[in-house]
Amino acid sequence: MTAVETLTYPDPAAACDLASRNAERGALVTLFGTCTVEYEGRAASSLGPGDRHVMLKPDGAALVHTDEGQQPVNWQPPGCDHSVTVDDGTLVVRSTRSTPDESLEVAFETVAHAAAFDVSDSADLALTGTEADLKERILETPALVEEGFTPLATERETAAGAVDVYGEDSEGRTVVVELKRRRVGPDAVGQLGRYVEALERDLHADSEVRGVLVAPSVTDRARQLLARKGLEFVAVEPP
Amino acid sequence: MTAVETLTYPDPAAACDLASRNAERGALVTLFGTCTVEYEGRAASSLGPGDRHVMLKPDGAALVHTDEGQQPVNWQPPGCDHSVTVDDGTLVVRSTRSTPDESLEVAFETVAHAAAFDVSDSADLALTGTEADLKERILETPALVEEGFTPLATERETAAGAVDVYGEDSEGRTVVVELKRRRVGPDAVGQLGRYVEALERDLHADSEVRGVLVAPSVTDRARQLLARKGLEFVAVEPP
DNA sequence: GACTTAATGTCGGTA
DNA sequence: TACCGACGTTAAGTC
Repeated sequence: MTAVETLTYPDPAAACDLASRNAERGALVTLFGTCTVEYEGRAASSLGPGDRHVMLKPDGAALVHTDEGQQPVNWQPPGCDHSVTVDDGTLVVRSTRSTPDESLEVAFETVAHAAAFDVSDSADLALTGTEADLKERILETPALVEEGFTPLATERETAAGAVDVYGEDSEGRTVVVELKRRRVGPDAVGQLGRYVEALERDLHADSEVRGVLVAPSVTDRARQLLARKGLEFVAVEPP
Repeated sequence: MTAVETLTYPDPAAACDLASRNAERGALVTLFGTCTVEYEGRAASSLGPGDRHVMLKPDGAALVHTDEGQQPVNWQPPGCDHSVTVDDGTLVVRSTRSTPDESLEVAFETVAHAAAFDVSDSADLALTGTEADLKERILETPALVEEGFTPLATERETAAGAVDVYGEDSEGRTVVVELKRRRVGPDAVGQLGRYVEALERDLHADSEVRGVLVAPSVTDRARQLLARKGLEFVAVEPP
């Protein structure tokens, strides 16, 4: 049975005991209450008093959530060291790391709830509909790119990075395929352009290299950019 | 006082009551227990049984967290409709939206803990060290770009998008400045290149346009790309 | 709603 | 560890 330990309206000392003891143990700890948050590292931020939900994960991640937004208002990535203390009667959670030097400090005016959960999770997420799946589809049915297209390699290295699918057309010309699982903008065109240029330099100067962007759709600007650079677009819906 | 309602090891009906009643009220609801998660929308995913922490926010966001990672293993963005029901004796949380059509379903084998929190948070995050701050710094001290640089506009529109800082050098040549708060790779060079090309087309064909990338540092590939495109780099540390 | 870009992006793979 | 690109990226500002 998944073990749970909770306290409602604990005093700072009791909340500190629960949090630090369980975090040490490798449990997932949550705290809810009125707090301020200070962050300093790659950037710096300050957040005045308000009610927030703080989560300390066994892997060293820390998350501070407000009532709004999918993203935490403040956080610390996995690998950080957490400490929970009582300073001058207030509960303070600190999470720090080096490389880069970053620190997060949550100071609780009041703690409304503290909880610790024993988490056991061995399951892996099975995700489909990614770019990797699109690549599989192209390799299975190369004609989706164009009749007579022959894939020769995936992740082929160039001076500009790895090409998604590398192959040749029915006339034997080199074809670079860049895959995107969703509608693309100018950035993807630039990426494809860099691969094409790199291959034109790598291979002989005389060899023509075609660049094909495979995606569900493109924006106007991206289409213009493709035209200007002599690159092509093929619409392929994701699986 | 921030109101809190909690249940430890509730039966499905009690957990459902707490969750649905409080979510309806605009409270932040959390559930912890053994569950499976199914997602379908832009992509699709399936997650076998394991212990997870589920958060339902008043703005319609939903987050499913495992013991690892800063990011939730599954989620739903703000604006979704949540429902909590008991189906065949198991607690099921559903979160859906349209445009795009997406659904998330969390089915609890057992619920170890359920909680609801009244959240009141009016504070705004004060963040410094962003690209906007770097722009301010450049406008205050244009010599950081180069002696004699004169900013003329920010966010100047071009056919390729808005330029961070637009100005001219001591010789009257047009200068496009692209700012990055951190070390940059090839993508930022491509971005700058698009702006320069667009301005060279917009302005007269004879007018030379300089492109300057302002960032703490660049990668090797980015530096080579800059050289090949005739673009420049100026190292500026963030504030 | 679509488009473009920033982000303390995060995350995973690879050299 | 740095680099590079994908991500169900998300979020913000603009049109």
